[in-house]
This record gives sequence, structure tokens and C-alpha cells, in this order.
Amino acid sequence: MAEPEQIRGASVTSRALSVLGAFEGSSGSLTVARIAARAQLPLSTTYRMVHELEEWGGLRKGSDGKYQVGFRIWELGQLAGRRLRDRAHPFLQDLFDLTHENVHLAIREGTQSLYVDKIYSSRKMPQVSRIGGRLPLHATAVGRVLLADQPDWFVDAYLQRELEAPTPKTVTDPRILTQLIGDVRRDGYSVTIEQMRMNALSVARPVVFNGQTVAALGLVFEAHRYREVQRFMPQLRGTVERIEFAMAGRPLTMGE
Amino acid sequence: MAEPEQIRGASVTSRALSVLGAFEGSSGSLTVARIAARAQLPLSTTYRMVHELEEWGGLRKGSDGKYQVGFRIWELGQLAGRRLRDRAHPFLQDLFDLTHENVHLAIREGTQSLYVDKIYSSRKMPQVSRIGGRLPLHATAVGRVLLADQPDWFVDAYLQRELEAPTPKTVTDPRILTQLIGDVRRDGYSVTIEQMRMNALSVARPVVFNGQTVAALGLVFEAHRYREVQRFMPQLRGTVERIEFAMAGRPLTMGE
DNA sequence: AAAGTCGTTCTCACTGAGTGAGAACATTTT
DNA sequence: AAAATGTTCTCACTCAGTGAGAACGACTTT
Repeated sequence: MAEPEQIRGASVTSRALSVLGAFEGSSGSLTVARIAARAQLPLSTTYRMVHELEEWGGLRKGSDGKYQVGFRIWELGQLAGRRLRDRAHPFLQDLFDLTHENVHLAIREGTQSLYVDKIYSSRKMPQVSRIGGRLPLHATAVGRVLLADQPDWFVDAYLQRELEAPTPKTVTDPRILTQLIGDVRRDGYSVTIEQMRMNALSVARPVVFNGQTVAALGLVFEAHRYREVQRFMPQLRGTVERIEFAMAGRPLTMGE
Repeated sequence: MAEPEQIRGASVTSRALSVLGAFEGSSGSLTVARIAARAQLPLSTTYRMVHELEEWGGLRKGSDGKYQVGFRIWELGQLAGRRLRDRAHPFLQDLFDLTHENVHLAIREGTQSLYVDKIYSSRKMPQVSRIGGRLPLHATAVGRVLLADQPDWFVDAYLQRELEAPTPKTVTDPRILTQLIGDVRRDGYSVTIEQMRMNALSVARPVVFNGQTVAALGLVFEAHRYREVQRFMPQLRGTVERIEFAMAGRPLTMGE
């Protein structure tokens, strides 16, 4: 008879996960009350779960009384996609040594690119991407490379949606983008200029393993240095090859 | 009357967390049956939870049918200790640029050091530490720095336990270690030689924020180059100072 | 200093969500 | 083809989870 607000049929597990989910896209520290609001759960339920998560190490109570995601989650997360990250990382570092430009490694998660690794120093700070961050597929070079690997029906469906335009120069016209994706498929690389941020240019190539694109490797630098793309292409290509070779290597067992 | 095997009183949440915990220290991919065994849960219960976790994105079913930790956990984990990692990372990279030696950033978690960041290229591969990995506090330079920050009662209790000796040269005598910890407190840095791996040397300094050691910054290189410690000390110190300065900076708000 | 606001902690009677043995089936190994 | 191992799912039982609300603490406002 009362309002049917409560998300009925929610399992205990899903509630606990909602509590964790409340931290996604948050500032990092949340009070129990705020967690409850974000997770759409009653206060007492939230309270109980927060404490169980805290005891396990999934959440951590800061000195200000607010909760943060705990290191146990961080440690667990290190297990996700470890093969790719571990194998690729040393070569990203090599590429950075060579170029001293921002180096990215991203995978596709749904309709976004997820940045799984990134090399940068204190010299190059203003960045849009961050490790663990997501960006749309059509506005970065890595994103387009990842999109280009998808079947036509996926690409078409993606382009049919309302596309974000982070800069005035961002291409959002489905017809032009279809064309551009075709170019990426033909050339095996993507170059985007000022699509995600003004004065930024990015180049990317796919990392192929077992016949499918598992990630995209990219370089980002200032747009006015567009002539240097030529110089970086062979280095980017070489790095991708080394990563692909390393991916194929022996399984490198450990524990259990 | 039957065997009291079941861990009675286990809450649903704790069971779900056990499922996740089953992946800790695993090879990365586990069958449902193996998860059940490791988590000490009945098969049907495990099955149900694995599926709920999978639906949420916490677990991912591989092409071989085995489960792995999913990227959603990885993403969530990026929120843990982000302030430290984000602020420190660029300077670790700078230090690597300068030295081209392995650079580590570790925090203390219980009686171990947890490696939260690390810079290395393909040149320096044989390593014991890994991002997300743990090592004992007494056998590395970062570990000793972290231990030295603890009160005497903690140090004493730590040293009283059976201490691992990864190499023949590892110091495990509590009396000598107490002495060494005293040195670290006095000098503000730690140097360890072949304590964790033969032919490896490590130097570390504490990163202090709000009057307490929040992490330890370390360099690792070949033991026979011990003379170079002199050369690296100022660079290590300078990097720590920059990190500490950056930690104090404006809060850098984002979302919510 | 009193009232108001916001957050935390905890209790308790009620009930429906979670349970797990076991059956049926699929896949791989011997 | 027999055995071993793993997956998926059902169902009757009951115990763990529930959430309104009370009590309290720490602030800001008036």
C-alpha cells in the first residue's frame, strides 16, 4: 500500500555490492549516511554492511570518520587482467624512456575505454585520462582502435547514440566516424587531434593476442607537434610487437 | 551430532567476501569447485554467489570456463589510497628517469609491506616485489623504514615471531634487528644488502605526512654496486621531499 | 545555552531470503 | 566405456537479515 520505492528482491550480496558501488565516482571518502543514500539502502542496513566490509578490509575508516575503499580491494583488483598488465608494463616504460610522452594502455569495457596502465612523469600533468578511468570510444585514439575491432553492428549501434563532444572539434557525426573507423581498420592505427582536449593529439595501435584486439597502446602529446607523429609511429609499432611477443610467452606460474 | 565443520554464524556478506578472498594468492583463474574449496563453502552456495558477483562485474568468466577477478574490482581498487599514489607517482617516474633503477613505494599493512607503486622497465626484470605484492618488514629497506616508524612494543612483538630468511644473509636475530631499527630511526634511511634476494641491495626513506610515516620510498639495484648508494641518496631524499610537498597540496576535488 | 541539524550506533520482533543436500547433466581423463 | 571432476538447478526448511525507530554525540545556528 505504501510507496514501492525499495528495490524489491535485492539479495544480501547485491546490497553489499551496492555499498561498494557507492564509492564509484565518489570523492573517495563517504559517511555512512552518504553511502546509504548513494546505494539506496536503509541506514541500518548500510551500517551493518559497512561494518562487515570494514572488518574484512574492503573498507577503511579514515581519521575523519568517513569511509574509504580499503587496500584489500586494491590488492584483489591487482589480480584482474594481470597477465596483460604485467606483460605489457615493462615495454610501456621502455616506450616512455624513448619518447618521454604520455603512454597509455586501454581496454574496452562496454562502450568506453578503460585505462589499465599509464606512464607519465611530473612534466606532463594536464591529463584527461587516469589509471582506472574511462573515456568514450569515439574521442581518443585508443578508443577508436578498440571500437574498430568491434563488429559493424556494434560500431553502428555505438555511433547511433548521443555522442559526447568534449571539445568543439570532437567529431560526432556518425557518417564521418564510420569513415574514420574504416581508416583505422585499413591502416592499423589511429590518430586523433583535439578530440578529447584542446591542444592534445593522440596516436594508438591495437595489441593483438590470439587473433583478437585485447588492448590499445597509445601516445599523447601536444597537438602543435603533429609533425612528430611520423617519428613516433615506428616506436609505437615496435613496442606493440614486443608486447604481443611477451603475451605469447610461457605462462609464468605462481602460487596454487 | 555430525562434524561441526561448517564455520557457523557466517553471514551472507562474509560468504560473498570469502568467494572473493579465494582468489587471493591464487593463480588468477579458478573453477567454481576450486573457489568453493578455498572459501570453505558448499558448492551450491558458492555457485549462487559466483553468479551474483559475475553479474555485478566483480568476477569474470574466462573462455576456459574458469573465473577471474573482474575489472570492476580493479576499478574500485583504484580508489584505495589514491591520494598517496596519485601525488607520489609522477615523482617516482622522475626518480626512475634520473636513476633507471627500480623504484618502489610501499606502505605497511599489518606485519608486511605492501607495494603500492613501482617503476621498472624491461631491463631490470628479476624482482621479488610486485605491485600489489607483500614482503616481510625486516628483510627489505622499505620494510625496515616502515617498521622503524612503529612504537617499540610493535617492533618488539614483530621481532619476537619466527622471522623468514629468504637468503642465507638475512638477519633474523631480534637483538641485531633492534639495533638496525635504531639506526634507521637515527639516520632517517635504511640500506639492506642481500636480505631479500642475493645480489640485490635496497635503500629507502620514509615519506612523512602530517607528522607520520605514510609510506616508504625505495630504490633497488645490484649489490655489487654498493658504492653508488652515495650517489643515489640525495636523489632519493629530493624525491621524498617533492612527494611530501605534493601531498600537502590542495585537495584536488573531483566528482560528487 | 537552547534548539536545530546531521550523523552514528544499536535493539528487537518479524519474516522472507538464503540455505545446501542431492539429482541430473556435461566434460574431461583414464 | 567407465570413472572422475565440474556445472547447473530444484525445493522444503529455517535462520540470518531486516529496517523502523530510539538514544546519543558532535557540530552549527539563533
